Amino acid sequence: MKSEQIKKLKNAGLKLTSSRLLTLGAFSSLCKPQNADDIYKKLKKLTGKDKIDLVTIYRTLTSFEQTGIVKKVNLQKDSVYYELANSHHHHIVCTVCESVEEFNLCGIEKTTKDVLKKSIKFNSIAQHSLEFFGVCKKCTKNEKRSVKKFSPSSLNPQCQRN
Amino acid sequence: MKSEQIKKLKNAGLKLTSSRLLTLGAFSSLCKPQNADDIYKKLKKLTGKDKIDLVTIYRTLTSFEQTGIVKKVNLQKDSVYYELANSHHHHIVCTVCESVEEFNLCGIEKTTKDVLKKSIKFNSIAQHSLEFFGVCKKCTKNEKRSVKKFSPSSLNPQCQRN
DNA sequence: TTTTTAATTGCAAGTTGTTTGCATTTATAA
DNA sequence: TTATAAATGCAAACAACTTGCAATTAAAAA
Ligand SMILES: [Mn+2]
Ligand SMILES: [Mn+2]
Ligand SMILES: [Zn+2]
Ligand SMILES: [Zn+2]
Repeated sequence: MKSEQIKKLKNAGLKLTSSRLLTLGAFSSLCKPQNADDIYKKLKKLTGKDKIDLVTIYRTLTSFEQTGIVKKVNLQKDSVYYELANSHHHHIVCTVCESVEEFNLCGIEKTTKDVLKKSIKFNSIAQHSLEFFGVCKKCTKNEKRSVKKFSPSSLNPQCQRN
Repeated sequence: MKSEQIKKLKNAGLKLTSSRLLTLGAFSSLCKPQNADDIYKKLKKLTGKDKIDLVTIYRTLTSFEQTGIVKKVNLQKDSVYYELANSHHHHIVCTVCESVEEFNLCGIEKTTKDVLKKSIKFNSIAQHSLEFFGVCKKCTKNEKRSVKKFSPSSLNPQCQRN
């Protein structure tokens, strides 16, 4: 599987540098969306000193995305999160503790078809983004006196007729 | 419909200021997701001089969101887009010209149930975000020599087994 | 209506996440 | 090995957004 990704890098004419291999490792070792800074901190810890500059990580992530190794995930946070692009799946995000659960079922093929049928401007869809938000069991328990760290749009109580 | 929103403002104990009314107008006059700067420019044009500061628009949007008048839309862009919160719907976004089409069908109730059934960490879902991406008809035609302005993750050609 | 009060605004300055320019380093092709 | 183009680190720039504070203003009280 890792060789799969290395193949992609080579195919794209990208050099097999240590930064890239380390970043790849950061993704493979943890199946969870990560942002540039997550990876930066992880590699700093792993490799001892500041082996890789944060700027390099940004550039690496961009090239990984263009190569199709990773893709962006919509977590409604204020930085960009990426994960390996090797399986199509979606997420539920806890709006209190920000923990993320993946689920493999997608089930919007029919919706996609219906959308296309009704659409005036489009006749094909290349991609979709589907994420769920809620409060996880753990946080529901603790919610008595916990403060919300982050809250996506329509989560607020006044939100009507959805 | 506008009075509905004004009611919300009053309910939330917010003053009925001209900035807020103008911003409300900016949303009502155009059924398309907008970011702070869109509204800023629109109001500048509309009201002549710099009637409202951009900072005020940011603050207004935040309070509108908390009040449930608007909600955020996930357009995979680098700024936050909002639209009126008065109907549950989703979007298809053209990844070339960024034009947006809305569609009212949702159809992921079943998926939501399935997800909850399988979920280990969650037992309820408060919200979901579902957007489609593709190249619109117009841009498909012109695509011979057009340059992509913006491209979300998995849209790139190398993206595999999705 | 006038006064009072607390919310709202504009301006300047700050923060955060991300990008760019450029000289130096490094993987790979020759 | 050497040559070469790509990749990196560092400093600086940027864009989107937030904050502090004094001045303004909507709405409550008088
Ligand atoms: Mn995932
Ligand atoms: Mn919409
Ligand atoms: Zn949680
Ligand atoms: Zn288009």
